[in-house]
Amino acid sequence: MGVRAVARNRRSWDEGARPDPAAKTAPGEAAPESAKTVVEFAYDRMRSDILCGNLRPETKLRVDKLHEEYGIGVNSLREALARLTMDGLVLTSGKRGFIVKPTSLTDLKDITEMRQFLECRALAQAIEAGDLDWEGRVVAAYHKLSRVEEKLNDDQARWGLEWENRNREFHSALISACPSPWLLQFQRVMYNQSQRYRMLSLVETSIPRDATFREHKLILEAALERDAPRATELLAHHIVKGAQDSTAHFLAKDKPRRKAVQRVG
Amino acid sequence: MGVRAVARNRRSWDEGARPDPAAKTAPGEAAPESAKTVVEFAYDRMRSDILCGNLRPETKLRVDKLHEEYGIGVNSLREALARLTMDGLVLTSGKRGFIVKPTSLTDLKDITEMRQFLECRALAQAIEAGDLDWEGRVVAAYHKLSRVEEKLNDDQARWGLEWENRNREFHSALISACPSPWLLQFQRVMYNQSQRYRMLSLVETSIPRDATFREHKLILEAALERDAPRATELLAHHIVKGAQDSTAHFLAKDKPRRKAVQRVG
DNA sequence: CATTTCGAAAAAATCGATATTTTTCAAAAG
DNA sequence: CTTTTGAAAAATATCGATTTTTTCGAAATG
Repeated sequence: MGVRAVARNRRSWDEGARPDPAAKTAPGEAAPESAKTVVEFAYDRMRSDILCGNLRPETKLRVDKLHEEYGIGVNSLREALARLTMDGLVLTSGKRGFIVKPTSLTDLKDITEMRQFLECRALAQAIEAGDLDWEGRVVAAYHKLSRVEEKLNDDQARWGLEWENRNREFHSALISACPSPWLLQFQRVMYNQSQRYRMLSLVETSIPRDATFREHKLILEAALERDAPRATELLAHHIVKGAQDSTAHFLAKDKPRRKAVQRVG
Repeated sequence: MGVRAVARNRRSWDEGARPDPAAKTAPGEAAPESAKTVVEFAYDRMRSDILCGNLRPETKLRVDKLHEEYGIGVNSLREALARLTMDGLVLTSGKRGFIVKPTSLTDLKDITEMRQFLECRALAQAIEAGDLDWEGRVVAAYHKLSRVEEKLNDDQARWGLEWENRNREFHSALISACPSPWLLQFQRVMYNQSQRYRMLSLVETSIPRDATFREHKLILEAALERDAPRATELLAHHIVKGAQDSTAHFLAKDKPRRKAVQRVG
């Protein structure tokens, strides 16, 4: 008792939320691999797999199976799973292991409302506080997104994941001038959740609608004009609209009541 | 590739957020000890220690030190630390270990605003959706809280922690009828954060004000009368007022610029 | 004298193996 | 036929030890 320690501010300390290096599993395997920890690697990969629907809802996550599949020690895997649990992507019960969080209509509704609630506030604050750099980020992100959206009509399968990343970056850029780290953090969590529902509904259907693209443009314009009320209203509508696709898919899939059988890995 | 697994809904699966068994470290050691996992035990204990200020901001959290201090394996500790990281109570950087999240005035401000934002919405929804059971929970929680508040004037040191727990339970009961699990989850995170600042400021000063007690009563009455606008306004005021004490303490402490030296354990 | 290089000591990350618990499955009892 | 019981099997949780990385001071270099 009574060990003394001097704490210094050295370099960058991660706040629970990482910079979201975006999903990188489906296409190839090439990871950017900086000095990433094995735990972070496992965390990113499993998160991607869950978001992409590669690991489907309610899938049991057996540590030893994942161990031989991913080639990562059981402890590191458990550490990553602990993080995912706090992200609300994985559930854990007593001593009965981990499962991918189940999906439900009420959950989707909750997520949609919360994302709307949070992201609109963040956007309003960003519009108020945003400087010229922010405008630059927004314009750049929109540009990159719209280019992918053009190609999306040609080859859905090839550009789908790319679109997801660009879409995330656009939404992220829009609110990047929001001065509240906590608000951004919670928004990120909700965005992940809604992305999971979106990508789960994309497994068979091809969803991204032209209307979505138009909405993006309108939001961009309103944001640059610093019209917070209009921008937030457009964003709120945009979020609800996007969720409707997931909802429709959910309802369609739920009619034929079947056993929940999933592939892991 | 292609391992098959059938997922069933067995019993209760924890959603990242635990039922918050409240702080249980400073008084004795007696844990309720159901079939709690060692990881959960470590998580709860470290969380309490951080919230109570037993582990002060910016303290380095060395796994092997904690290992010999807590008598818990390094892996379980790391798993608990991973959870705390996602709770925003601990920061982790690359391969340089963990520290208790630093405090700052801007962070306190952010937390206060976010807690206000979230908890008021939760309260409004609870007032709208709350049934008779909810009213019962609220009245019961208020009763228990007010009893402790009476005793608090006599012996601050003895009842301080008890008051913290009752206060948490009262606020929790107020919003317990809110139908949004995500909103409740985020509120819980922010409540923890604000509790940490409150308890850090309590180390020397005795804070809980009579005004706080009166505010509690007014909120209770407004909630039971289903007057959502009034209740949320009172709550918003209550949260800001409570944070002012922490702010004051922070400003007072910050003038004499000293090195950040802390005790661990 | 400032800066860089080097190496020992400390700390963190990771792994493999063991101990405990839960689940399964089938036989026996009600 | 349903429920209970109990042993085998599977899966989970936990620990100790090894490997890798960082830290920090001292010596060497410009």
